[in-house]
Amino acid sequence: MIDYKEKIADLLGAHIEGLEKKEIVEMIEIPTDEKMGDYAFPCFRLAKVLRKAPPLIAKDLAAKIEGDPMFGKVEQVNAYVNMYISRDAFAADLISEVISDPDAYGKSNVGQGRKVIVEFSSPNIAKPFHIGHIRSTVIGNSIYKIYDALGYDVERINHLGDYGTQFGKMICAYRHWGSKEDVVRSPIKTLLKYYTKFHEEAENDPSLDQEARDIFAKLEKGQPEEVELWQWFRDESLKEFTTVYEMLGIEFDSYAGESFYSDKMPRFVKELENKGLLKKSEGAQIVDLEEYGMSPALITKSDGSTLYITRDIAAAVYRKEHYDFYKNIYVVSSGQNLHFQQWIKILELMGYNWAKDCVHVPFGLVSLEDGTMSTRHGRVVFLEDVLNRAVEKTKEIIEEKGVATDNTEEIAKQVGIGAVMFQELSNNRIKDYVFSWDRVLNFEGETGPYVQYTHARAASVLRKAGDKAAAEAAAGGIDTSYIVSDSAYELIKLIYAMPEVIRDAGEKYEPSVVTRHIINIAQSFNRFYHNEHILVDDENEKKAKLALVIAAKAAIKNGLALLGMEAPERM
RNA sequence: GGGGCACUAGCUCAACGGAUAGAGUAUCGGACUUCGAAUCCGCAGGUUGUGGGUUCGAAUCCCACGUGCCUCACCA
Repeated sequence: MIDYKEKIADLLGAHIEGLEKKEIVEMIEIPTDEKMGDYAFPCFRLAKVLRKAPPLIAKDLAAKIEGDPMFGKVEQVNAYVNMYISRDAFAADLISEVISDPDAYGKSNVGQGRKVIVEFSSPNIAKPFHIGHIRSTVIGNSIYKIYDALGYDVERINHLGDYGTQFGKMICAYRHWGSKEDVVRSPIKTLLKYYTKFHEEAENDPSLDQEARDIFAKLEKGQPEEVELWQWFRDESLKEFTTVYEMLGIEFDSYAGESFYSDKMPRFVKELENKGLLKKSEGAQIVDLEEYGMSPALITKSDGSTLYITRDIAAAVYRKEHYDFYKNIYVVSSGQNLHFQQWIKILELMGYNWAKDCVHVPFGLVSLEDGTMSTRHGRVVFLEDVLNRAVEKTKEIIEEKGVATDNTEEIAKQVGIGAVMFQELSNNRIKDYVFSWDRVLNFEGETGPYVQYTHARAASVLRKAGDKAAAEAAAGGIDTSYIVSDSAYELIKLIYAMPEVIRDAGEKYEPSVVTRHIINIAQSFNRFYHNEHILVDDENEKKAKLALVIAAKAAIKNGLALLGMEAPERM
């Protein structure tokens, strides 16, 4: 496909002294108001060098590039050179590109041969999967899809919270008050009850805390009784998580959680010591980070057992040695910013020059209307309940509209669960938000169902057109003069922008960039659909318009896929 | 108290340092005998938390302040 920014930069570059082509490309903008053209070049910055007023420079440049066949029109407005691409050629280029392989549109191979690790979801074993966990899970999955589409070789790691003193507490509670049958019947609920009970009891009996720490120390030393119980808790919990992952359509390549690194840590404690980074303090071992403006990082506790950050150091080195990653991405709540800053600084101090390739991708907090989520206090919304209610609501709507088919159940899942995921991916990930049933169950306006509906509508047009007409349109060779109206052209431009949008989303680790763009495409398609009749009598006109429908449908479908969503043909 | 993040229309949110700050939603008013109304069109809605600064130009960068959230030693 033609890269217009590149071409324009070449043209302008021939008349501008002292600016690299790259700089020119960066200066080229897409005007906010489309009446100002398809591309614009602001000339303010040239004024100093050329010692001329910006509007005069713009006028000069406009005159010089005006004749190029790429443009339908070039004009100077104040300090800007506004360029209008020749619509015919633009449309022909875009349509033929998409139609040649619709499923591949938006994909690239820039990442070929490079390994990227995305660590995401990472729930704590024996705690329920609540609405707060959806963020890491869905954002991480989308980042995986985006990097995959960019051609990277991506490894998805679920760094399960399956280790630590909490398991000492759980085993302790199980031994005091537990029952095997309860755990088997409802693992997570039961284990959570133990955990809660433990905290209640420990208020009055502090010796329990010590007991729990001792149990964890045994677990870490590999005492068979403790290991067996722990393994059992882990297996049962994972079964429950799997049902949620299946609903979301999310898979992992590895479930190597914290426990996986339990035997790999002595090496790093020693390494830290050898490199003179370790300090004793109050019986514990720390890395002092004061000169970097951070509080000290605790490496081992006074009883010798390890902490979160120690395991993360071990995990990072293991991954570098095992995968030789190009990038190592952690999709973890912004509440852990300090932890990741300390961790990256320690890797740097240890002399690992790949520390810069480790990226913490933080996201904001989810709270409820009555405060922060707290499983212990019963302030919690379970993800499974949210997904189920969204599916139920979708079914109601489908029945109401009378478009039910034999696979209504399947479609309701795709739309209902997709609605929840889409909602999650529509805002900048750093924003905090308050969970609201009204919002998550709203299917109108800028929502997942809206985009899916638009896709289904495009599919419907193609069905109505008939196989023969659709196949002819898909074969190309269309007369693009039929799709250069304002609404058709706007749609074409948005579809054209898709690959760049995906790259941008990848660079920023920000799926919402894709979400917003496919909303724009859907809005633009609906406008086109309302403004113009597609299935007209004129065969050439119909063919051209159907080709645009095929392209728009592909862009939406591929975009939804990057969010981890399905694109049903009817709904 | 130290550090970090956020603050934009009634509400939820957009906006590579660029032109008149845009969407959705809510309210109000329109469009289904038509290719799908989970749609589309229109009206209205703003001192971008406050005050300074940087510059041709600031919601965006810098400083101070305000409000809210996160975080700061044996949880993760």
